[in-house]
Amino acid sequence: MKKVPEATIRRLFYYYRCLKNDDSESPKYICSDVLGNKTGIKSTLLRRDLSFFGHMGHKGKGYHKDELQDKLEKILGIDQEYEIALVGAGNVGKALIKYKKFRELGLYITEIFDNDLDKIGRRVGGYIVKNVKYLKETLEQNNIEIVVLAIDEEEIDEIIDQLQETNIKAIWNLSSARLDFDKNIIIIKEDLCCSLGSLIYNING
Amino acid sequence: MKKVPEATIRRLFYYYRCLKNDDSESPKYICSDVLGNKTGIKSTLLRRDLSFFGHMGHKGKGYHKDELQDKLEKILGIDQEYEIALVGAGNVGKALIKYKKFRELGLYITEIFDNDLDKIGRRVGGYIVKNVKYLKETLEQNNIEIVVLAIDEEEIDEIIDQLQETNIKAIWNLSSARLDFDKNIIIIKEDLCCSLGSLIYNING
DNA sequence: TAGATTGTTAATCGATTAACAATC
DNA sequence: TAGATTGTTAATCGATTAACAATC
Repeated sequence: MKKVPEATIRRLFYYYRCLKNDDSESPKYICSDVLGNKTGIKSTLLRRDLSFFGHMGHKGKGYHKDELQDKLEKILGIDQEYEIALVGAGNVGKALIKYKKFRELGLYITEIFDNDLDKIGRRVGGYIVKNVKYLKETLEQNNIEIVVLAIDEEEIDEIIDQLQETNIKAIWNLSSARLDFDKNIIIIKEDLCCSLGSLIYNING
Repeated sequence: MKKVPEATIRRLFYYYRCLKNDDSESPKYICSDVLGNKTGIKSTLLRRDLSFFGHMGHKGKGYHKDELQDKLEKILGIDQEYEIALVGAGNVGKALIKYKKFRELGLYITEIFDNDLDKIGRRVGGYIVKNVKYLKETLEQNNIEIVVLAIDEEEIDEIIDQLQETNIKAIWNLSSARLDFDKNIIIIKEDLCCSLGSLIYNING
């Protein structure tokens, strides 16, 4: 299959979310024009996005809403549940733990780590914060393959060292640290400073 | 000037941050190869990024570190200070208020709004949470031009109505709501669900 | 059949990479 | 001058848009 752009995947989430929030029974079908308008995406781009995954619609009719929602759920992988470990129980970390929308996607943060002795042992969102020195051990014991990093840059080295030796598949990096692994780990970086920062640039431009 | 890609702006932040964190006095110059390696960006792309803004370097020598840092600061607009209003004092909102790195960029959240009576009147990060119904009024009185949205989708309509009538320039949208203004407002959306979600897709791919 | 709408192919647009002339 | 390195131009790659044939 042809490589699917990252941007397409993000838009699939929009389509999915739009269908999920729309609980009207009829009509059963929605056409690319309507779904495009609702999500703010051109209908032609929407059709192209969907066509990466085969014939999703019905010519002359549109897309069967329930069917499309189901298919998107499978494509995106959110028909399953995932256990996630969070490293960093600071302000951002705490917000993520309590973020309900992740759970709607089947994503559960079930382990929390920090290096701050004041935080270790405390309960955050129902889970006890563990000492980060047990990170590798815990990930292995519980077969956790997804890690979220919400730490300060300075702490990154110890964490990279530990993660190198695990079988994790993916890291969602909310820290400003740059990650560089030998192994093939999927990394998505979300840099809040650059994001808000680029807004500032655009204001002055 | 030719339009500068959004991706370039984000990379400028990486260069800037890298220079700022490097407090070694000598050498005074850094070449695109070295700075590229440190930030994980190809030197040729780095040079192209910088060349959007004129001649930033010195042939045969590289880029003068202090000079480049200063120039980037000005280009990015972070040599000034900005007051920002936050709408939504939930978990994400609270994390943003306490996020120190924004302040390093000269970005200060000085007004906080919510519609939850339990939150209104309480103090978060030194500021008292105001009733969202005073949003428009407060923005105008204080000449605030940047708004951060960290709210639930359902609350979006009232907020859009109020913001329509203000002179704000930019919105950083951390909610999953879609914004659609008549006026020309710079909007940057940061969708945490799509971001973590796309990681899930990539795991299964 | 006529109308609606998909899905595909080709054209366009935009961003990155490669090559290299300019020059310190 | 020789070596290093920038900044620009052309080539490539990738994503979006437009056009339209296929078909329900």
